[in-house]
Amino acid sequence: MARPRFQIRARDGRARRGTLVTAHGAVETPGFMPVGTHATVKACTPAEVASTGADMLLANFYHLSLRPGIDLIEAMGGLHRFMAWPGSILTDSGGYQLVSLGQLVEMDDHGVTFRSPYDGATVELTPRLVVEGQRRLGSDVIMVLDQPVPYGTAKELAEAATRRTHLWARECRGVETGGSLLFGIVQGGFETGSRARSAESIAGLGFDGIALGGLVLGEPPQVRQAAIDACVENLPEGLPRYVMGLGTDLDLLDAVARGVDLFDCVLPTRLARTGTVLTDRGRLSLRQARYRGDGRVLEEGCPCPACQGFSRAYLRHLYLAGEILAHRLLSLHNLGHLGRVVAEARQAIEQGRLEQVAADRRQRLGQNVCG
RNA sequence: GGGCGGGUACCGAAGUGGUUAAACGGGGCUGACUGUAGAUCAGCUGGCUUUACGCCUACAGGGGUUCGAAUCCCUUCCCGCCCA
Repeated sequence: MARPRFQIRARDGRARRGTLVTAHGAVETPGFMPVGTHATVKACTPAEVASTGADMLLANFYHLSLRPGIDLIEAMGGLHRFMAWPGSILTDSGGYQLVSLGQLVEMDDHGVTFRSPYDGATVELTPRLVVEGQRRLGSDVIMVLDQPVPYGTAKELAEAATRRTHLWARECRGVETGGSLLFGIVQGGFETGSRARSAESIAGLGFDGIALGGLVLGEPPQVRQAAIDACVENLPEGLPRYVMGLGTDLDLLDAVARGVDLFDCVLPTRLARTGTVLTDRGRLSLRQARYRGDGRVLEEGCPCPACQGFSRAYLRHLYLAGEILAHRLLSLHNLGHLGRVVAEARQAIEQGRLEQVAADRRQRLGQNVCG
């Protein structure tokens, strides 16, 4: 953490075009991280994922600690080697699982007790264990343990979660991370004042980057945008900013314009596995009967493997038949799509025309002519 | 020719006198999906319509019994197994 790992190369309004250097290479920003919770981007090989433009993946410490276990991965030479991904890896701490696994979680200021969704076994995590575990995985970017809270949570509970997140952030900050970067996570619920205070508080702890957590949890767009602004205004210029869990084209471009650099989202891969295709002109659900006899490719001019000679009719058939190839092809198409969105954003920032590019995209999506 | 067992909605399969337009599966259709307990989940799936605890048509075909039948009786047709 001696030298700055994040370099900003160009600006366009509040948007930045930067490079984050990790132990496994450069991560160009704005950047999108495909999600590989279980040390795999479902249905895709590392080379295939890399071909979509991804520099960094997200994996999940909590899930991996349950299966196959941190000891095993460490013994196998670390996470990169284990999953054969040569690029950068950011690991999430398990904070999100406090929300997604709500029924299986108990927590206090000391830490969290999960009941494993796989076998019911009890697992205890503390801020220190979470950071040490991610370090042992060999993660390039370690995320602190935080407590997000869904939209609509009572104010007192949201405040308590934020207070606890700050407490945990300080404990995490005190753990040695070697060559790994350590990112703090802002909470603060959905009120701008609380967000601003949380950002200020986390920013003061000397992390290598700052994540905006606790968003995309049911809040309306305006609330999210205001929350992002409130955070960004209270963060240092020189650190990368990462909105966790954000991933539609427009959401992403909007956040980039507000000064955010990194994103991750399960959407492209999950939508792919449920038959929905992302295109420049909107989503296309291959489950719809209208594509039964559609001989066109998914998207004209798309360079991805799914768009090389396969018809919508065929891909729909593969999907409905539950064929594995559908998952692979549609995942690659969707990841490629998002990869192009961020690549376009990077170029637009360099050219000072992000606003125009975003407006064009908004307009095309607005038409939503996907058929 | 004789005996036995069957024919239920797109398919499979419950139900054997009344809250049955008919359980449950599958299939089909529609929708959801944003730091992945997610190749998952939800709704609909006889027709019509003013989408409504409304009307019509329905449990192989026809005819009966009954206040009331997919369910009981008669009969015809078809399928499977066994005996000649």
